[in-house]
Amino acid sequence: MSEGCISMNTLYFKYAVEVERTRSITKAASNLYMAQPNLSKAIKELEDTLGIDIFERTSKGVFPTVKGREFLEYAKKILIQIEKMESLKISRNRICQNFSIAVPGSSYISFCISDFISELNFSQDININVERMNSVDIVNSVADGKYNLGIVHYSLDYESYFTDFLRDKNLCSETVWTFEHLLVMSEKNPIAEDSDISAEKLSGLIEIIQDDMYVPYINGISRKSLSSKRITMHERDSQFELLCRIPDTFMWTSPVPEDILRRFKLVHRKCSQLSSKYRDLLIFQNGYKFSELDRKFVDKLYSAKNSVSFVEYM
DNA sequence: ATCGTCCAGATCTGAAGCCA
DNA sequence: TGGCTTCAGATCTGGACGAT
Repeated sequence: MSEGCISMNTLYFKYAVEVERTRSITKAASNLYMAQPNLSKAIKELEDTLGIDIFERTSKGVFPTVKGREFLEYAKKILIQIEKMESLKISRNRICQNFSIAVPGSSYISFCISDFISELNFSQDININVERMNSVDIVNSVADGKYNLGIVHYSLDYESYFTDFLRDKNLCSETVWTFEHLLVMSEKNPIAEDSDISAEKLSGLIEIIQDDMYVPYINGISRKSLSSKRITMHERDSQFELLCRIPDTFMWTSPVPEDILRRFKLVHRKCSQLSSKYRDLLIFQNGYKFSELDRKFVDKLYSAKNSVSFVEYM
């Protein structure tokens, strides 16, 4: 450990990342199945090797220093690369279907993913990693190499922000489509008989808000709700269940596949007065080579999009 | 090439003490 | 009182080396 950076133990990176996550050496040690003094010593050794303080110790736990935060960012990237190298070892001599993507909570994307997975070859090894998160985290995760692909969903009001953000992170993007958000509600909703609903009619109903749809969180900006009755919910199926069971509810969303609308007895409606345009981008690292599985997924993504794109604005 | 032994270094645990 | 550090002693691990 005393030979400088070359002999740094990457296991210690894992320790440091866990300490940062738990904000406690005791908790981190417990999670890592090791003794607390040992972890404390390992962190100290790592700090000595680097010549920086990674954490500030307080009676309420440990907190990363400015330099420590910078180090932890690098450490996380290295751990991701190590994980990828290890997965190469696992799949050696065997065909393994590897695929990873970070996605927003759009139902047409969820639909596409389940369709894609259902067509995998189940006699071969499968290593699929799908995570739902907000668009800012999706960009960071793809830039860090945690996911090979990402789908970013944002309002066109933030177009320039995302263009700059992707350029800063050296990521490539491809527009999947540009569309207007629609209202989705129970077919029994009292206003469901109107094909183009007025803003005034919406104000008396209960709005279900899917928080991560309204990214970016930049400056805390999100779509302004007209309704004083709001329910914020993250879980997709629960949102549809609620829309189905309480006819006085509605939700803004990207177009929902017909199959799901039928299953939950829901309908789409427009609200020209309030609707705004959104864009979904497929993102990946500059120079990333698409695997056969990636291409298969992209085909599925476009056909899922085509099946719901009855209202499209390019 | 394989096996057994030795040994240094790494890692572990528990106890004691420090600090806010 | 809770959380972290330091210390001493025990245990584990892996490399070196000789015997077969």
